[in-house]
Formats: sequence, C-alpha cells, structure tokens
Amino acid sequence: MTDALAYTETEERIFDAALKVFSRKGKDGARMQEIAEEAGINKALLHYYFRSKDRLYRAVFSHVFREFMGALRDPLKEESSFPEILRRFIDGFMSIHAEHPEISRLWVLENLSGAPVVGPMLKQYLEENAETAPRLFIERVQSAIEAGEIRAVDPFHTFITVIGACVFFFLAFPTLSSINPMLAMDRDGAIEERKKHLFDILYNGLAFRHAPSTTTT
Amino acid sequence: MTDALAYTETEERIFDAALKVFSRKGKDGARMQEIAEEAGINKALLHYYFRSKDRLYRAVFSHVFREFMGALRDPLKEESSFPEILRRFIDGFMSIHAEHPEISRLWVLENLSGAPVVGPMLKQYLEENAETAPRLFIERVQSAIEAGEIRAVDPFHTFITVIGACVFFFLAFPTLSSINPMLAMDRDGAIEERKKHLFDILYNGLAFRHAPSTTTT
DNA sequence: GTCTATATCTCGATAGAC
DNA sequence: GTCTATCGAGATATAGAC
Repeated sequence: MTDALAYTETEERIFDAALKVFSRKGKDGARMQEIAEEAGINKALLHYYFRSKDRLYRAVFSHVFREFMGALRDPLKEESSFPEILRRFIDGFMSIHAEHPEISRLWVLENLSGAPVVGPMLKQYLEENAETAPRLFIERVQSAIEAGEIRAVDPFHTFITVIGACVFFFLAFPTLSSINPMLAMDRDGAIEERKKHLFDILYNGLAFRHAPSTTTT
Repeated sequence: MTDALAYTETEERIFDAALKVFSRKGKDGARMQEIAEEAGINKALLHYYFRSKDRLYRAVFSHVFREFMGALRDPLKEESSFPEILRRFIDGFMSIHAEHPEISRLWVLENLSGAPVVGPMLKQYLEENAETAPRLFIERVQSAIEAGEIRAVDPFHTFITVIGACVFFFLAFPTLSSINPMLAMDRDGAIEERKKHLFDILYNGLAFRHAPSTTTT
C-alpha cells in the first residue's frame, strides 16, 4: 500500500501501521496506542497528522478502496478469450491478497458492522464510473454466454462465487491452517496451488460438459 | 442459537444479545453497555451471570463453535450419492447462515485477529473427534474421485472453495447489495437462487466434461 | 435476581516543552 | 515534527440496596 501518494515517510509509516491494526480489530476494536507502537512513534503524532481516529480510518479505507477497485478492474479490460480473462482475474486477485491480505479484511470488517463507510463510498464510485470491476465481470460473462462459450449461468452469482472462493482462503487462513498445517508451512506454495485449483474448478464449472450447443457465428 | 442449553431465560437473552453485538464489532469493539441494551437489562446483570467480558465472549464462541461444527457435519454422514450429498451440504450450510449469519461473522472476526480463541478450540476438537466436517468432506470427495464419479481435484481446496463460496455471500452482503439492490429487496429469494447457482457451478466444476474415464467396478 | 451508584482503569485527544 | 504529561469521556467491573 501507500505506493504513489503524497505522503511523507512518517505519514506512510502511520498509514501502514493503521491499515494493519484496523484490519485485525476493526475501527472500534483498534487502539490508537497499538497503531502508534506499530508505527514506532507515539500517540500524539497520530493526532498531529490525522487529527482523529475517525479521520485516520477514513483516510486508510478510502485509499485501500481505490487501489483495490482499480486492481480488480484492470485484468477485465484486456482483450483476450474468456478463459484467459478468468485466469488472469483469479491470478491477479489472489496475488493482491497474498501481498496485502489487509485489504479484504478491512472490507469484510466494514461489512460486518453494516458498511457505514464503504457503503456510501461504493455507491458514489458505481455512479461516477462506468467501467467498474463488477460491471465488467458481469459483461464478460454475459458475452461469453451469448457467444456460446460457456453455459447460461447467473453472471452476478458467478461474480460472487469467484470473489468469495478467492477471498475466503485469506479470511479464514488461521482456521484452515489448523485443519491442514501444510498451508502455514508453505504459504506461497499453497497460494499457487490454490490459483490452479480455482481456475480449474470454476472454469470447468462454467464450461459445457459435452460440446458447445451453438456454433459461433 | 441457544437451542438446547441449560440456560435460564435471562441468560439466553444475554447470550443472544452478546452473539449479535460480538459478531458486528468483534470482541474488543463490542461494548458491554450495548449488549445489555440489546438484551433489555443493565450492565450489572451481565457480570452477575458471566463475571467478565472475556468469559461472556468465550461462552458465546464455544457454544456457536459446537453448534456449527455439528450442523456442518450431519449432512456429510448420510448415505447418498455424491451429488446429493453436495447439494444437501450446500443447502444446509446456506440455510444455517440465512438464519444465523452471526456465526460465520464471529468466526471470521476470530480469524482476523489471529484466532486466539478458535485456534486452540479447533485443535482440540479435531484431536478428540474422528468424524469432523472437514475430514468427512475430504473423504467424500476422495471416494468420489476413486469411484470415477468426479474429476481428480484437490479435496482440501475443494472444501475451501465450497465453504468460501457459500459464506462470502453473507459476509459481504451489504457490499453485494450496493452492487445489486435486488439482493436486499428479496433476501430469501436471493438465497434460494444462490443455492441453485452454487450446486450448479460447483458440481459442474467437479464433474467430467465428457464421459467418466473409468467404469465403476 | 435485578437494580442504582460508584470505583477503577483505559482510551482518544490536547497542551506545552523542546 | 516529535516528545511527555495530562485531561476528560467512556469503558469494565464491583458494592450494596431492594
């Protein structure tokens, strides 16, 4: 995170620390003291830079929001075959999470407490932008159905299924590691395995079981 | 929740209220005052029954844990064909969440903060019980593969995918409703739609695309 | 068992020295 | 810009009346 922003070094340290703590405990559960320690400074400096806990949270969340929506969208704009798009979408999505699992943690925490910040933010984003990730994904699925490339599935539910199957791995990582300790022992290997599995099961789930029913015009 | 427990009526009210509040804000973010108001009593009574916030949280979580693991396991013990088992597993899992979305919220919150309570609890549960939901699910998938009923997928990743695709719908419900307002307008209908979609895409994802490669012996 | 009142502590936020 | 010290609100938890 905090890649290309007009932040000083200290602001970045605070920002990253806040992201980490907020994504573990949520806005209410997070402690300013813990964020300060994580950033290697003291509480007073947090307020010097961000005035209040609420402003700090909003700054963190809105930045993460924009980064995330952009990263989700980009692979969907490429011109490729449907399976190739799907593969890149899954790979990209998993890679973002591998590096920054905080993003969807923060997002889910928002949802659990009724989405007070992300709700209005997303509403505005969807109104102002034509090419958003969910819309593009749904359009891609619809085109593929119309072209006879995949079965007639519900595009929106397919979107939820793909996202959910990707994200859940990171959301439930500690529990899943308790069930299968190999996950924690070789996290990177498990993520690569998971990318392959996801494309395999999901594309197979979308594809026709026998031959395509229509010929492409 | 709180179905067949030796709790008084007041204890149940506290219990349900605590589950609700903990599942929205997490253990640290939850306020005893809010739990008391939700239960229609005052703070002092919470401490009378459960001594401390920590004990209340553990009581809530361990009960939810047992209920949940049992409900997950039951459909996997039935004697049926693989697709029928899968369908019942998905339907049952979705129905539990439709009625009690707090369960997986609480579980995910635990994971986000490093699983301090569920980690040891799950470890002990897996050691003491032979027939647990993850184990049974994996065994079912393995048997189906060996019988030539489905493709040779990774059973553990398949478990994660099925669970994740089910749970994410509830975890991200507010966000998904922003994208598609129909979800919130007809929640029950959307859940039934989702059950159908999930079985369709996941079973199709597991099945052979052409004919089974081996004949059953 | 259930309440009010209060003790004690922790948190977010600010004041002020450097 | 960065720190220490501290205020005041709000949190958990307890005491004690009924």
